[in-house]
Amino acid sequence: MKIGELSARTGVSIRSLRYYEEQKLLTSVRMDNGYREYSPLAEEQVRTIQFYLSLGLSTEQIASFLTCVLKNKEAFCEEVLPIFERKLKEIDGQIHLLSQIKSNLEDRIRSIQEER
Amino acid sequence: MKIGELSARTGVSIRSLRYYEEQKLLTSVRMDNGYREYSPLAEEQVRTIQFYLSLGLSTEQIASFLTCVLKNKEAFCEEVLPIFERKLKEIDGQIHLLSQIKSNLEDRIRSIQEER
DNA sequence: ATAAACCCTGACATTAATGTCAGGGTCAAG
DNA sequence: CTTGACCCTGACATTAATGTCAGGGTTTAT
Repeated sequence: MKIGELSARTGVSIRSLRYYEEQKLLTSVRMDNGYREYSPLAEEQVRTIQFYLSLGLSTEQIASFLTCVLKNKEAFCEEVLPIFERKLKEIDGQIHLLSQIKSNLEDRIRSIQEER
Repeated sequence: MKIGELSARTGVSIRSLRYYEEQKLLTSVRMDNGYREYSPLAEEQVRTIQFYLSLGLSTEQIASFLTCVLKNKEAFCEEVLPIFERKLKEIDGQIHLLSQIKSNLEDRIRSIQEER
């Protein structure tokens, strides 16, 4: 399948598909005319990439385990767990920071409302 | 006081102080030699700016109410409340999203660990 | 008068995935 | 053979606060 079809099937822009290839997340073979040709598996692969991106992982992180994960279950890829754990820590930190800001904002909003 | 001193007193880089001025968060008068001269009040003002930045507000948002807030209490500045409320909503959204990601990551980490 | 320590402006870099445009091939249908 | 719908590469733009560098004045102390 050509890039336009893959894009239509997955909802991912052509620009992004090319970017994923550049980042070694996705491969294609070139036809004689220079067009990219994708295997039918590419569709699932793109969805997988999008899923990991939605978890906030970078293309670099995804690239480090994607090949393995596409062949095996996550549990069999050594690289996966440390990346998930690092990301989880990072997210905990972000939630913590946001919660502090949230409390601060709530306090200020409350005291503004009381003073009126 | 000159910019170096203000920077030293507040811990804010000279680069940032100039940027705040560009964003109309901070004012200075120019000496004959072109140097910026700051009033003693500037120190407090810079701390106020930094505080609002730490709440995740943009320089544009801060600019919209800073003048008022520096003169009055927050409660007397009409502009403040809607900005705080908008930011609060935004942060709630972010926390919510991050929480979903966190759950997803935790699930995956757990099932990886169980499978080993 | 020279060196060190200031100050100035302007400009480019940073991050990361994606949008968008230019300039140019390719292919299919009419 | 032309038109429209594809495809290609390369490059610049986006966001926002801050870092950093270049090239050049000023001030202070020696």
